[in-house]
Amino acid sequence: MEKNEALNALAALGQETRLDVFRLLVKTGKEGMTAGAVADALEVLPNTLSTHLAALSRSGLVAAERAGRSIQYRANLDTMQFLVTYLLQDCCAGHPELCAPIATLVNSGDPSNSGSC
Amino acid sequence: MEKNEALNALAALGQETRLDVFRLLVKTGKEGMTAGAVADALEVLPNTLSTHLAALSRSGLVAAERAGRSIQYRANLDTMQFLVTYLLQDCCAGHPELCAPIATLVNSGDPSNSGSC
DNA sequence: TCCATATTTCGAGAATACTCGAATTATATG
DNA sequence: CATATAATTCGAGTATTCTCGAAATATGGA
Repeated sequence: MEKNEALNALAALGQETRLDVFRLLVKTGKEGMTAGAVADALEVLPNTLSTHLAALSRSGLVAAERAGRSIQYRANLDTMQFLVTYLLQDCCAGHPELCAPIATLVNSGDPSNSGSC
Repeated sequence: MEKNEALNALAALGQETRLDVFRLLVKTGKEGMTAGAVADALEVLPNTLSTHLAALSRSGLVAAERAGRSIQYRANLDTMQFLVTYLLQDCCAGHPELCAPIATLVNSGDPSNSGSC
């Protein structure tokens, strides 16, 4: 059920530490970061962070992969894409004209960036 | 602070009843709905709904206006635009190539819809 | 003014979420 | 095998959120 996936993602991101974690992981790109590195960067206790990473993982916003002793986490942008799409569909449903500014914004901006962001 | 606005909006939408309310209000467009009509439609007690509407209002996702005895609520798409923009910026920050699919999705679709959604 | 309607506010109870210290699991290395 | 490192799981305490019945507020009409 699509709504629940969106709901889980929204709930996961609606918590400051988790939003910070996700933003940090997005910044690091495909390489991602180890759980410990995230904990250090955000100054969160490792066990507390682990709980938040588990929540992000359950909602599909991050993916985990063991690398030696560490576990590497990275943002899953497919889920973010799904979430943004879901939100846009909601906005546009029945009233496309109301959402024009959003599409405009996404389409506009630096021309060199056109087609990507 | 931009992050807190986004955080509030995410937290507001990360709750099933509130997500339902917002989606319903988006569907009704600019006219919106009275609090009572929303309560009836979603089968939520009026006082419970009032709490959720207040939360949505605080986060800027809905606007309220008294109309006689009733209070008319409508979705505030500016805030949704802000939220989607914030999420996209996060995604693209430093790694634009990773977000291309999102922009592509927004740009593509039914040509008759091009420029709006 | 009196009454009905619409909504919100208040107060309390139950459930959920967040955080932390301690213990546990998994992996690597000497 | 023993030890160190990395991360998770467990258990408990606190805080927050959700829901509801009851009471209060605001508006419109007889």
